[in-house]
Amino acid sequence: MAEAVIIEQKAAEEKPLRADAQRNRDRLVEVAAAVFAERGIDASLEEIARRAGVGIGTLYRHFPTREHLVEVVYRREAEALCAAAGELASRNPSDVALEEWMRRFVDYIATKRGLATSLRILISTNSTLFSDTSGRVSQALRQLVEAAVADGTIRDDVDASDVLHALSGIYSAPDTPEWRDRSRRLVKLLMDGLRFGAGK
Amino acid sequence: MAEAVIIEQKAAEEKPLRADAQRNRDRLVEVAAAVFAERGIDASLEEIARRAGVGIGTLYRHFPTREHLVEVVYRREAEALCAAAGELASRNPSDVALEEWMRRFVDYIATKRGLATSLRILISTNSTLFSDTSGRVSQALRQLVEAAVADGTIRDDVDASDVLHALSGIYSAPDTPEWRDRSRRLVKLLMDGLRFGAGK
DNA sequence: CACTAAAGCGGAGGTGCCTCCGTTTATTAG
DNA sequence: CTAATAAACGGAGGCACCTCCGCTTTAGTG
Repeated sequence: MAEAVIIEQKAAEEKPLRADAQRNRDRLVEVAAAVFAERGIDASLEEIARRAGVGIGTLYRHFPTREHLVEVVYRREAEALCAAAGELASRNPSDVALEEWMRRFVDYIATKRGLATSLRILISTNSTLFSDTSGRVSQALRQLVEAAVADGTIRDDVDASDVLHALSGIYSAPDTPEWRDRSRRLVKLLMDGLRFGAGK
Repeated sequence: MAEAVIIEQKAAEEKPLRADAQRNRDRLVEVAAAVFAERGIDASLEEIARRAGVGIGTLYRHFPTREHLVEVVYRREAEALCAAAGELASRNPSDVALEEWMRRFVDYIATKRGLATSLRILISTNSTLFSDTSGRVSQALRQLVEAAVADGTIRDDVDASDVLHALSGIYSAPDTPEWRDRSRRLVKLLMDGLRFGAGK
């Protein structure tokens, strides 16, 4: 809760940016969100820099790869999803809360389409993307998984990052018509697997 | 069995290439396999063209994207894996055959590392990559899944392409030390889910 | 063999990616 | 307020991607 304030900054531990740097950084994230929405995930980074009124070098200093930029934009959008986790947990049995949250996750991903492709690369490169303490999505998921493991509604030999990896099949082919149904089935399938070994 | 002969060609239905075109195409695939192995999946396509002694335009005519080229190279390497499917099926209960095959699949992917990243994009773009009749891996998987569904050792509301998507979590982070264990657990988890609703 | 149409070739050129480093600007000390 | 210094800027340049189209080669046909 104490760190809920930090949004537009690298992280709490990092030393604060110079005023102009912080300004440019914020500007870039804002413009990038707009340009990604407008032109798709493959939009030219040079266009983003141009429209943000900074040089391309500045963009790269702040975001060494396209994926880093995408990640920050994505994280922003993920806030809402994460906020739902606590609420769900307080109103449902823990396995149901987890299942329902994953269902929302599917819906959320559906709206983000292209972003997923980029993010998957980050999962490979930086396996702590979702797992580190600054990852809000992972925190939400971990909270739900741990609660469900703790009260024995799902098996205890998996952790949140296992579930996340298992979910990554959902990222596949988010454009096809049957995608939503398939993803729903995947969530059911995964939940059955999770419930299977529950309670020892 | 009748189509087992066709390897170095686009497909059976396509009209045959002109002699020089076929020669160049084969050459490109061969060189690409070598260059990918040597320099990694991000090797310069221009280098591949150069080493194959053709212009870059020729490479792009045959393989409109990098992924198409990767796919062809990958398919070649997949032959061995596929050959194992029939044999496993003939020596084991069908669910065990499926599980064992997936285990080998994991081992296989481990050796291919970078390729997976590229291929995942193709799964999104062309959801029939593994599923169409010319996809050997999918044929092997489908054979195993269908056999297991047919004799009721796994649930009947999934098909091979569901399983394939569920498996795609395995492609994540093939470089990390814990990758193999995680993937093993994923296969177990998936199999438990698959067995859960078996026999109605 | 000669000729032709169709198929294929190849590389110049336009675009985006990313690095490197000389220049500019914010911050801090005096 | 000024000077010193560390931080940040920005765009030129080098490289790879990919398209486009004028030129070359092949496979038929008489």
